[in-house]
Amino acid sequence: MIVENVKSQMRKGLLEYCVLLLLRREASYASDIIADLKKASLIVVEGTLYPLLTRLKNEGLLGYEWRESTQGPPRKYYCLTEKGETFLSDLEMAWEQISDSINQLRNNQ
Amino acid sequence: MIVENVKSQMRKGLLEYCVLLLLRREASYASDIIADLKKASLIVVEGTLYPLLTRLKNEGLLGYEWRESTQGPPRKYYCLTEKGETFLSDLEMAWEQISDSINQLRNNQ
DNA sequence: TATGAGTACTTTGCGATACAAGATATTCAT
DNA sequence: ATGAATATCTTGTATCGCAAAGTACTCATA
Repeated sequence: MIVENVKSQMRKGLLEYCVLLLLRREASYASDIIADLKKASLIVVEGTLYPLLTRLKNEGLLGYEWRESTQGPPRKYYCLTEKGETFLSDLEMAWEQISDSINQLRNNQ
Repeated sequence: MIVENVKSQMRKGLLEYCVLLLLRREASYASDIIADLKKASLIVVEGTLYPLLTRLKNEGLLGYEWRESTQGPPRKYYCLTEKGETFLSDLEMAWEQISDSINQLRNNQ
């Protein structure tokens, strides 16, 4: 068993939350999102992010618009919908509960 | 998309960490582990926990011994191995890094 | 000595999703 | 034209939480 594998598992479910957090701040496109996550020490690859964005869009949590780039092909900028903001609020609570639970277990030695 | 579904995803990878945390404190068997996790507001069911314990045992992170019960069939008490303790230390770091990352994203508005 | 309740462990099948790897498309400089 | 850089999308694999069903042990009681 490899620690990297477990870290990957930990990211599951949390990634969705992180992406929504980023998009609440401002509309953004895939490469920027990956860069922002990397800044926060969260490694994500394209093959993970693109399907995730499509999933969230299909659920009505994200919308998008094409914007021309000064260099390269046009970019798909995603942004939170109203439904997405509500959902993010739910995730905030879920995160707080889970991180509280874990800290409780950590201190319970 | 349902919040429960996402919370279930969040538990992935974290559950392993939580179970190891509990077993570092003292040897325990499945029903007790489930009860302890429930105390920390982490819902887990048997169908999740038993395969997880078997996985960790097969990886050499856990050992176990049978103990008679005063009521009912014997119980399988799991405990951390030396390898398990090392692994748990790695998970501690992984958790701190990920929760730091998320808190960083949350405050970055 | 059956029988049923309670407790404990195990297995099977399904759905969700991170990731690697590769494919496709657009733009621009040379 | 052509190739490099930038973007998006798709396919296949492995992992894991969970529901549900199955197996097995113990003990009280009829």
